[in-house]
Amino acid sequence: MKISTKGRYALAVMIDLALNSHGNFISLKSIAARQDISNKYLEQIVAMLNKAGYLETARGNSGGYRLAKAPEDYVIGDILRATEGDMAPTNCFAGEDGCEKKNDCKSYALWKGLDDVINDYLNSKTLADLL
Amino acid sequence: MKISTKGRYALAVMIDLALNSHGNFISLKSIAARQDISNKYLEQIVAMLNKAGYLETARGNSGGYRLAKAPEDYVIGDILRATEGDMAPTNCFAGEDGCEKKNDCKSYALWKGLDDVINDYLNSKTLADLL
DNA sequence: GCTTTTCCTACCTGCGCGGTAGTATAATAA
DNA sequence: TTATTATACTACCGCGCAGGTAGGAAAAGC
Repeated sequence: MKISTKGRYALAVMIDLALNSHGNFISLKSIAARQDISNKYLEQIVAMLNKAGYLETARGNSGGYRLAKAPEDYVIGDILRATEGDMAPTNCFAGEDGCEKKNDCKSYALWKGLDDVINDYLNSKTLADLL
Repeated sequence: MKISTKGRYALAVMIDLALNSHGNFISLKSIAARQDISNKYLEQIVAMLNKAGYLETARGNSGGYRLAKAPEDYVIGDILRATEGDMAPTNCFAGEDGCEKKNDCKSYALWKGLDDVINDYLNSKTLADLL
């Protein structure tokens, strides 16, 4: 039941930007150095955050990334879902109406409750709460 | 952030025993058939539950497994930890005193909070709650 | 046109999940 | 005492995916 490096690194990038950007574009290179993460690997992760519309980018010399919104407007759950995919602890809820056996499955309510508890927590925090 | 089949199958076995055993020994074969899980794979999972002291076993003809305690005495978190290992969402808390950088890590409190929320939930439920 | 950056795609590698297989050991029934 | 039915134990295996590496194209500033 581990969160992968994608989610953790994504959060680290967002925190780094929130603390160091001040409205300016910050190069991935400098973030990678500060966070001690491979530059090239971070490229993939930032690409996901970018596709989700969470960042503004500038190419070329003195380009980089900055936050598209204020830190308090980023829900932690959203950041993690953008990079980790689904946060659900099982696949019981995937698909159209979820698992077809959910009505006679004795475990379903447990997993649903766990899913709720996790999502409620992650949706209750914003990036600003971490600074 | 998925729970593996080990944890899910372990819970299925415990539920199956609680519902079908009534103090008698139940063969893995019949559990595997009811739950539609590979007999051989279940052997490995049940071995973990057995080592944890959660089951009583009888070998040979008409042998099998049964619960060692009443359903309300099994905490769900314990069952999952016995098979999944650690339920923590990150490795921040592993080792002697946890991550050495936890004091200046901006994410630490978030992961700790998530870990607490997950464990509080799983420790608040017993096997009896699922029946 | 040179440098610095993002952007995009392809590739690699180890490991753990999710099993399968075979056999030894124990208990019961005939 | 032998056949049958079960657990117990150990070894093995495929393959998907996490966690990267690598190479270059396009954009922007100097």
